[in-house]
Amino acid sequence: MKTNFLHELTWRGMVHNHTPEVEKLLQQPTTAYVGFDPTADSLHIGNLVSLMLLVYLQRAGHTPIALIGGATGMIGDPSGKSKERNLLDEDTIRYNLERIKLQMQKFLDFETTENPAEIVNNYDWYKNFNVIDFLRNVGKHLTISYMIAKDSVQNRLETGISFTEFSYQLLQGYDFYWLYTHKNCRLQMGGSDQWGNITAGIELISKLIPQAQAHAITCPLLTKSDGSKFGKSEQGNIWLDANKTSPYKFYQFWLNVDDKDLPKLLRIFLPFDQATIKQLETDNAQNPNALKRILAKEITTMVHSVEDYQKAEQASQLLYGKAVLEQFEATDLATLQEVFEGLPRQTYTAKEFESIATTTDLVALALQISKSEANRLIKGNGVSINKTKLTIEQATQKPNFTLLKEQFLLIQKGKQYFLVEVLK
RNA sequence: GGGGAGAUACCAAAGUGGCCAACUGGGGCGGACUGUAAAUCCGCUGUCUCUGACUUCACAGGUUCGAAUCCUGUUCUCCCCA
Repeated sequence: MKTNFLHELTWRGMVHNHTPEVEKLLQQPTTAYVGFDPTADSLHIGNLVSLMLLVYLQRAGHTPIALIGGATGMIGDPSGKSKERNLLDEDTIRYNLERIKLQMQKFLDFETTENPAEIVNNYDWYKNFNVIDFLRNVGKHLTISYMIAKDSVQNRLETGISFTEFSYQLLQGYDFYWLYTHKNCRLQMGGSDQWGNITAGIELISKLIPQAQAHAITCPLLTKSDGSKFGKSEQGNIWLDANKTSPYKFYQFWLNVDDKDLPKLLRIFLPFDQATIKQLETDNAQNPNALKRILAKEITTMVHSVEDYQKAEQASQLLYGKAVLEQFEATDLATLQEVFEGLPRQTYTAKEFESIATTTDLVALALQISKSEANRLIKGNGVSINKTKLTIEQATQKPNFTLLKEQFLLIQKGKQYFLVEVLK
């Protein structure tokens, strides 16, 4: 099944801007790339949009290249950044890059013979590129006035931009040129903030290769309906790495998205066709939570695994469903362990547990907060233990609760869960 | 180089000798209502041995019964002139 890539991106709401002739280019199987910054050892939800661009590209019969900016990551892209950033050292970048590669392998098909995906690292072609050559062969072709006109640079002229970050567009431009000549890559995609960098590449290619046809597609930056950044909630980024964001938390994140963002998210992240998505929306028009569950299920399965999804779902059912204490008791220990897996946990020996003087102390310890804060929360009716609100009176006394399965206490702070485990 | 203004809690911003753990707004957290949503309303938002005590208003000293507020020095930031 080959789809019309540009058409598909359009109905998915993933086209912000593109070069005029790109549609013609895409009538033939084409190679395209998206760049990723190895600034962390995991991709996050923001990167997931770019990754989906490549997924849809490959499904449409084109060849995707994921470029990991081992070199450019050492420079720092000024786009969307209000101030100069710290440079990462080489070892960190190398490590991050390997981790990111592993994550990408879940999404793209590297085995197919027809249009296998590929991951490249621009450090490979920069490491032996000397300054003189770079300035003669690349820098010569773009003018300062052209470079200064870019929004990413304009926005920084007041607050300051180093020559290093200013040069970034040349590097990214050359990346495109390199891929164009070595991998026959004709198209670069990215977030709308990348437009300036991409066109710099197109400009460079057209200077170096007179008949060249290089193109760009950018996609809107993912934001919440209130305009704030998506996937960067309170506790920071939502990562794809299970060690940084547990599958349970990941799953919960999608269940908790704003209703208003649903149509947008379904279209970007669900790999179904247009009719199916519309059908889902009609079927669940009165029940946005069902839609969120589908969204959460699909993305969690895609990023983690079916098993992880099932555990997350099970945990959510138990923790947020109508579940009462009896249901926890009725669940077998192994399952319960899995349900509790993603929760912050404090473990004590029976002796240690005995020595905790008051329930307030216990709460402070379990939630890793100060005693004053624990006190405030309890006074504000904000803490439950084993699904029952903690009274102020109880809080001042020595903990006296029935342990679930004779070893767990489930403590709730609002909607968040914490676990205390007492070893026998 | 010369002149001026400022540094207050997560951020912004009041306070200019006792009524200040410090107005207010944002953010965050909790509660109510709901659908684990949004909107709305309410409460909390330094620490502790918690109806009280203790440590905070750039840093170090000083004046005073008493300082975020006055004085001295230090560091940093911003603005204007050259």
